[in-house]
Amino acid sequence: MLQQTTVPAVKSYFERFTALWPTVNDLAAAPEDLILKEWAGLGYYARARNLYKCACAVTKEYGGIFPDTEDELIQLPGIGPYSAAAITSIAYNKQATVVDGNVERIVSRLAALEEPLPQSKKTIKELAVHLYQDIGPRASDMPQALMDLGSMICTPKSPTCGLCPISQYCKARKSGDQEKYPVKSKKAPKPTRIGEVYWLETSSGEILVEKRLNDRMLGGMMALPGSNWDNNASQEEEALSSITHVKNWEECGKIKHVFTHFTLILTVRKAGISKKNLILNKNQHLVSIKDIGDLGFPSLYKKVSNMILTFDSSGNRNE
DNA sequence: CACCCGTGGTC
DNA sequence: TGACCAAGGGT
Repeated sequence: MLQQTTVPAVKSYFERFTALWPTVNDLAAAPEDLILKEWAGLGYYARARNLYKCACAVTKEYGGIFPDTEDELIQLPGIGPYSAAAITSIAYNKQATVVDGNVERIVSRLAALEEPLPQSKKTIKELAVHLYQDIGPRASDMPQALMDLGSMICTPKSPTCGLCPISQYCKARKSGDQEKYPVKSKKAPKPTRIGEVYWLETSSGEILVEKRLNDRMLGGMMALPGSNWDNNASQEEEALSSITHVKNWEECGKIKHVFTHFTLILTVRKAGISKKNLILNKNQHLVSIKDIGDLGFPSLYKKVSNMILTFDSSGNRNE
């Protein structure tokens, strides 16, 4: 959960997950859809699918006990170089070179690396090896000490070098230009994509929702139907090919949502539909409007439903 | 290796 | 408001 996500954001999710599924075996026995629902709002949804795959693998191949070597750990779904090293060190108290974003920043500053991230990752790892050598019987303390140093003292902005226990070894500190590091490559400008999203409501107050395909954005998550997001043309016809005779669209406004590598602007439209003429594909179903909050919408679709519900209750409808 | 993948907080 | 950032991993 903590991969690219802050402790405050994770905390309540972690508590709920470990209460629902106290052991790896429990998680492996859970329905994947329920895991995704519980993950809703945390982002990077492939992590949830990988977590489930990982629990299944650990249950089947290791009897529910995580292996204790980096070589075995890194083969598990969702476990990469950082997590494999972190588990080896923190869970098993064995020597491992744990490099997260904090350690990257610390090493970049210690060595005053001019090579930018992410190209410098290899160099950083080679240098970090020395930080983790000959650290005695408490191997698990070093990665946590370094990560805490990075998050509290050697911070991205305004690091408090006066409190840093290793400032005497820091080349960036010596140069007085510590905020310059780590140097980062320029990132590509973030494009804007547009699309449409539909709120389709039956006369008995049910909404058409669908589960998104696994290999797309928000894969596996519940969603509202809509157009594709990847071009400027309205794909209304294609998006609604399974729905006959939708008329009397009401435009409700636009939703802006910023993803990691693009900004999305969705036009929100609503319409009444007749249950009779409805042909649902296998990923779609109707859900009562009062249950819409329990679906496990990712934030994008929460924004949309909040807009619609606010719109309705404020009496601003103009039909 | 470059790109893809969410979200909420901060300055 | 926008850019940056967070206990990265998969393809």
